[in-house]
Amino acid sequence: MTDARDLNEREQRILQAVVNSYITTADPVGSRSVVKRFELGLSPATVRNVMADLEEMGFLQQIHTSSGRIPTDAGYRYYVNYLMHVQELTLRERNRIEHEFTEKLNDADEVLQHTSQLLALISNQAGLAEAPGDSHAYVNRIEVMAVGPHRVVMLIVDNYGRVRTQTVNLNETVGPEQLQSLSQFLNDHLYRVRLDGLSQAIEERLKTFLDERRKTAELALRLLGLAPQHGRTQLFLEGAGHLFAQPEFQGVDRAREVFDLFEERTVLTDMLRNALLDEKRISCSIHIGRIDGSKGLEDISVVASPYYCKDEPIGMIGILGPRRMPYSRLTSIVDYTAGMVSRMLTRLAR
Amino acid sequence: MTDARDLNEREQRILQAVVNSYITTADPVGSRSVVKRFELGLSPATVRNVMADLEEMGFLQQIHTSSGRIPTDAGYRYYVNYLMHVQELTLRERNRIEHEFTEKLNDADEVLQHTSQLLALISNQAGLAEAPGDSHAYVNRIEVMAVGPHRVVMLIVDNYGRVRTQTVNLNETVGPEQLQSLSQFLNDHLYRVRLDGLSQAIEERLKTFLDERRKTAELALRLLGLAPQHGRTQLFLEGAGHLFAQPEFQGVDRAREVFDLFEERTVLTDMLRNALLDEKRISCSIHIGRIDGSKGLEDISVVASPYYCKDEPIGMIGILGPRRMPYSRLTSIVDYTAGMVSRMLTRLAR
DNA sequence: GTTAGCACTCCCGCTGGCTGAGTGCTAAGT
DNA sequence: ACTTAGCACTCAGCCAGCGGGAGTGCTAAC
Repeated sequence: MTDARDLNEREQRILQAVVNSYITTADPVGSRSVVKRFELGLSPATVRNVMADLEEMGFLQQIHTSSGRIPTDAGYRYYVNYLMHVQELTLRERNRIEHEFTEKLNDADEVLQHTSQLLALISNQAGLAEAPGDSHAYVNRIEVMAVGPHRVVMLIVDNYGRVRTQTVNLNETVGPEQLQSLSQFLNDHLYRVRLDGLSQAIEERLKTFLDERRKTAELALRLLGLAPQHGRTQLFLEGAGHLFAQPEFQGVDRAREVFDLFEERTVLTDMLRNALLDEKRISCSIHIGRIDGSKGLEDISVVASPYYCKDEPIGMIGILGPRRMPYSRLTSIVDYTAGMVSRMLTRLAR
Repeated sequence: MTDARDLNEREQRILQAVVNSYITTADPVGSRSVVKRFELGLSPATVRNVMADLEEMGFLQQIHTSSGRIPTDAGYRYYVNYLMHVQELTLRERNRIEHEFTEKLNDADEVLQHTSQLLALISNQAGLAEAPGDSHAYVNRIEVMAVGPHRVVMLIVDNYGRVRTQTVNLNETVGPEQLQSLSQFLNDHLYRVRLDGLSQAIEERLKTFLDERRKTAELALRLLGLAPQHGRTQLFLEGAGHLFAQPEFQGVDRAREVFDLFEERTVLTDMLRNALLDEKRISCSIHIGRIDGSKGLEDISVVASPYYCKDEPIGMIGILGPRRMPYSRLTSIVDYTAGMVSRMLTRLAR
């Protein structure tokens, strides 16, 4: 793996200059413009030599001979890992983020939806936020009520305050006392059970019940078979339009690729999941370039950070944009926001 | 207003030929290609003369001198009103649509979401479906239950089987017997009340209550103040991607306009609402060209049809695509599907 | 009233020259 | 040994000019 020692100071400064310049202008950057924009005390010719070296090492690339250079994935990676000095948020910005979270937000889904909007707004990129998945959510309360002769509504409240309902049509009529005992039964046996293991939990206990209880348990199992299980975790995506304003997605073909990516959310959730598994450290993980399992889309990057509930990581939030992004700002935004989300959720979930 | 009598038969046949040709190829159509594709027994020169007349009357236009003609809005309108012979659905297609609706669909939202998907799939355009608005929905059942010391969930089931929930944080603790009486109270007074008039209904009766009942009523009012009122009716939109495949939206600027339109759903709902008000007849209404209140988007058309519940029109479904659309097929699809939706909803709502 | 013929218009794609930004290389300077 | 100035070279982007092709309008003949 490339290490910080692989580049001497001059090379580092020039790589940094190139990345910074390219991030703001989106134009390939040449030796002359580097010495003009950044005062390096060097001549264009020297810079050219260094840039040629950097290209040989795989940090820069030319789109064609005799055009300026642009960073490669490795170039961005090096920049992010060693060169970038994180740009702290101003007090103003911090206040703004905090202000957004003082609003009435009743459950985790609302918090995360709001988060994705906030990230999009504040970064001018696309905001991503993954809701806590069923493997991190527990039943807090479960209730069944009749809404018609053959119709019941099952309602599940999880530990993040989220309410899910599922209406079920039954063939037989279920009396009120039967419902009563069903609700009682469900609450007794499913309290604090993980949302993705409801059916299983009932099933396991099913054989231990006899007669009366057994009938109730069987009914419960049937209901849960129809329960609202999001197999995939829900992903909130906001501000997708910002991407299409970027010059790299002006071409129709590119734009379509991005559009398709947004339609097919599984690619994004998988990517976030991997990021969550990979990165053990607290801070941002940055994904640069092509997302696995997607065609094209080489110039998409994601800055993502996990959020926690009671010190356990339960999901990711992030910002998605062109590879050419102001990482130094975005990492701060994402980290800070993830902190806020963690606090909100920890408060919500008791 | 233009009437069928304004065009003689030859003019009608040529207009029809031009529209048909343009709909399939998206290329401006010239006199020669008309006589080749459609056997009119006329020479190109004659056709040219007629086309010049049609242009003068405002049914055709040239994108530049000496290019073929394309239909104007008026041209499409004339075609749709007088020339188009509705293309009946094949048995296969009808079966397919019916098959789609045999699935388990528990409430109106599911029906209409499914409808928008179906329309998109079957037409290769974008499918639209508006959920029944609050002004057409009634309370079937309303329930309040505690989920925490200071937290209650209010659950409203409407006559279309839809379940809405709203969690509310209260400052004081509410006892179980108080909740019981609250639920009782709400059901007693709000059964069959329109969803957009809940607060008002309580408010009106508030003054007639005394003491005990009054306290309950006030609590109810506070809860309803926080109730989930979709101000706007919900709009399901599916298959937006199909539009971007059409040649007329290849340009980046055009594509963005469409994208923005989809983001800002109010424009679409307003448009459907107008269509619902305008058209008194049973069948499809067809909207051609620019949508009010939107910039650009001159070449968007919508084929829409109302759906009914117990003979009352309560919403619209439709197909959105480029102005150049195979209307003769789409009208059948939309009409037939609207019929299915009406049946489904009438069955659901009892 | 219809048609053939003809001149005309205009888009579109192709080519070629020009410019400007940028590079690599070499030779001279420190 | 490194740095720098100079120079030749490359290549995208732009503009102009040039047919070719599709289509039109008009006129004269049928």
